[in-house]
Amino acid sequence: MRKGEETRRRVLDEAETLVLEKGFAATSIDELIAATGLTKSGFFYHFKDKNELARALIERYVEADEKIYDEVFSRARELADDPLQSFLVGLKLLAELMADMPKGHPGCLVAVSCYGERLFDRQVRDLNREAALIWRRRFRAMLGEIAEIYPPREPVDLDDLADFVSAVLEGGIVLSKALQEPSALSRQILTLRGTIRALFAPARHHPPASADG
Amino acid sequence: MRKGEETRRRVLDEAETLVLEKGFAATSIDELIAATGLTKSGFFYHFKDKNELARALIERYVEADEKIYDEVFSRARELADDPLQSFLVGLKLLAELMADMPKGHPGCLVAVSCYGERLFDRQVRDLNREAALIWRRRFRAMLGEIAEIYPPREPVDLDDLADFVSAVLEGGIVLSKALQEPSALSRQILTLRGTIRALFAPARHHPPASADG
DNA sequence: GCGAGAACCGTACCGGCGGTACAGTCGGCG
DNA sequence: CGCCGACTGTACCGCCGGTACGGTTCTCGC
Repeated sequence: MRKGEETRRRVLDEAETLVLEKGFAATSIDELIAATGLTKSGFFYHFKDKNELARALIERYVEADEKIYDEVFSRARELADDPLQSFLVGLKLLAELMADMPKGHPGCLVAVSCYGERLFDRQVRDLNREAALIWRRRFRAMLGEIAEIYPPREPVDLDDLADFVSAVLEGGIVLSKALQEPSALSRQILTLRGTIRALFAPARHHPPASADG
Repeated sequence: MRKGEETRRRVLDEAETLVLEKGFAATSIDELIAATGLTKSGFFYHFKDKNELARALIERYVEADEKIYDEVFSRARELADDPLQSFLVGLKLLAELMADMPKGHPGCLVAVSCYGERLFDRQVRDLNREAALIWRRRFRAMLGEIAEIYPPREPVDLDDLADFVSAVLEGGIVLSKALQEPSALSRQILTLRGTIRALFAPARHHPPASADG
């Protein structure tokens, strides 16, 4: 039992790296087992097919992703009481986190799988949907608190705005990959931060140089 | 010469549909030639390998994409003189265009290829980069005109803001696919429109119901 | 109308990959 | 000791991308 989980984890680790590097289809089971020292039979003992590997990969990815967001935004809560300020701080922390990755964000497995091949079955697609809805709920909660205090300058649906945050993150990853500029993602997050501030922050009479926080 | 281009076009048409439906790797040459009535030799007469197919596909896609943007934003120019207003009109037209696709946006080939497999060679990656830079220049030009008249409420880098537009579009596509909600993309575009307005439009003293345009 | 090239067709073949089948092995634990 | 979980080893299948190459048909310019 213990040994099995250990092996499974090692395979998933290797798979995650390779998939984000080269894509799912281009990651062969052969190189996966070569890298982990398993045999083909051993691999299929743990995963009945490549689809199941994908499912496990995404599940694990979404969990880890959630953990990161939890940490970032709870830290932001500690640093600022006001919901708007704390959200802005959270975005800045997130941008810093992304900027600290020298090779850029490795990529979002949800995007890989929902964009990529329909090798993937309904289970995987439902997993993707669930992930997107989790993101929506998270950001929606924070934006709800903000909107209660600061009326938005433009009429916006809060669910859409929550999705907007996810969209910028996903799009930022795509763009930084397309541009081959790892820093693009963190700049997109900061730009998002600016637009959120413009949307909610009360008018400053004559915006001077910068009053960052 | 003429016949060749015709066949090539038919293959590319079929390939584009299938690739956006199932991904590049999951689209086999066999089904491609079955759908077009070609033979394998015929296929490899036109494309020396799958990489070249991908390259041709992306080139064509980016061109068509540019044409659409050209039309939308030149139409927007006709409808409004003010650069900000015309940009907002353009985004609304774009949102309507996306909303009119019953199955949602078929997907962006640039994202497919830059996310996907490193089957793709340097040429393809450079093509992706070029596409992203074209988008940047396009939106940057429009935003530049806007910023000259309307000072942004928050300090923003105009190149980043131009990329922001691309990011929301790319992210919106990813999200609408993940959520399996075709309408998500057009709502994201409208949300972007709201944030752009919040960023540039002069304060309205007490924003009433709506003064859309 | 004729020769040349473009635009294919047919066939055979290769290696890699996902996946199946199934028998055997080895270690730990009750 | 025997069972079970965690594998190994081997053999095999069909699909797929890609190569090689010879033959055929269509088209267009002269």
